[in-house]
Amino acid sequence: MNVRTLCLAILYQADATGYKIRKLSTEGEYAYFVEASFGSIYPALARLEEEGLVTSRIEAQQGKPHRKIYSITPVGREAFIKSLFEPTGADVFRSEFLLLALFAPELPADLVESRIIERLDCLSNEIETLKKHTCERNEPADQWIIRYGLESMRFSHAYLIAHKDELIALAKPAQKPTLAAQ
Amino acid sequence: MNVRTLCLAILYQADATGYKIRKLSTEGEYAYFVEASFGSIYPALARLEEEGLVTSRIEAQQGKPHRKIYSITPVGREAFIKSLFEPTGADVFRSEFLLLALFAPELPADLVESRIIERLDCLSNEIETLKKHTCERNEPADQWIIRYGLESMRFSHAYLIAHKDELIALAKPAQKPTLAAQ
DNA sequence: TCGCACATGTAACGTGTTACATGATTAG
DNA sequence: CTAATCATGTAACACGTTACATGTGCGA
Repeated sequence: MNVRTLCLAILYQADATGYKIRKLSTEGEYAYFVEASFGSIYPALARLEEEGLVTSRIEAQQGKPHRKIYSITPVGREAFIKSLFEPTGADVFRSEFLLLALFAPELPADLVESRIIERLDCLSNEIETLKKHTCERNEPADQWIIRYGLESMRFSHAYLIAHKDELIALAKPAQKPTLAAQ
Repeated sequence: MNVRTLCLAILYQADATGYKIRKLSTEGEYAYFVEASFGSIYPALARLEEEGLVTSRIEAQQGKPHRKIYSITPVGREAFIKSLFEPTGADVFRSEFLLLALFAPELPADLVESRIIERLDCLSNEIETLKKHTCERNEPADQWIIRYGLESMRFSHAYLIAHKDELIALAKPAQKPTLAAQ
């Protein structure tokens, strides 16, 4: 999915600034779609406005910089919903952690172990964030996708806990430089 | 992760042609890392050879076109393992299916249902592919990551089966153009 | 006979990232 | 005082995709 579609999806639900769209795309539920940076969001919004799919108004704030608030137009809504009827791209899962796991036999056990712990921490954090979102968000479809993500992550977390020792056992044992060499 | 690293990872385990690297990256376990196309693999291999991280030899075949078989060099092995010591990038999960799910209330129930079925089929296929790989591959680390992927997909599959009706219920009921309008 | 699997490679193109430029307020 | 948050935007650059060019053998 591309940044254009992400912007339309977010604006479909509520008005937002470019800044806010980026926040939503990096945290919580919208991160399931694309993680976008400013450098792609601002140009995407500008183009969307040119094409009449969104409009913007500027709001001055005391002290803080002005905000450019975007709204979706009826044409934008229609275009977005229409795009959902087109064939869906396949889901993507990519993991550098699994690459490390694949090469565990070539790596010291303490490196493998600390990477597992990092991964576990990361999963815990994402679980906490999503839990917060379940409370805040009221729409039932939002709830459904958040629960889906939440349960998937809980599964990953539990699986890793249960099987981490097997992976560590495959790694090179840490050389104790002191006594009992063999 | 980038295509360079993917090439080194695959060549670390066995010699391969560009064609084969692409196959491995689209099917089975290596798809956890990056899915690369010819247009990125061939230039990456050429650059890797220039830099002395891999070497190639050409093998003629009767009838079929010649094959250019790449091997990793000791320098390449070292560089690859070294890269595994560097901080790991976060795992990525992106789903167009979930975008559709988020907008279920705006979509007809039959569309939502058929997309769920597609997703389920896709998961079943991937599960079958990975099962085959478990039998073929003997290295314990390979087995470990395949099992991780396999169990994650089985979980997703089961979760979807258990909760699909809730999502379909959120969608717009299909209009029966015949009798009993209200 | 049609299309797929094998097999390599280039060129044009699109999309997105990183770094930069700018600047006030607030919490630690 | 320092870092983070809010806030917008551009330019250079990296990376990868798609389409094209080329060609054989095999199975349905």
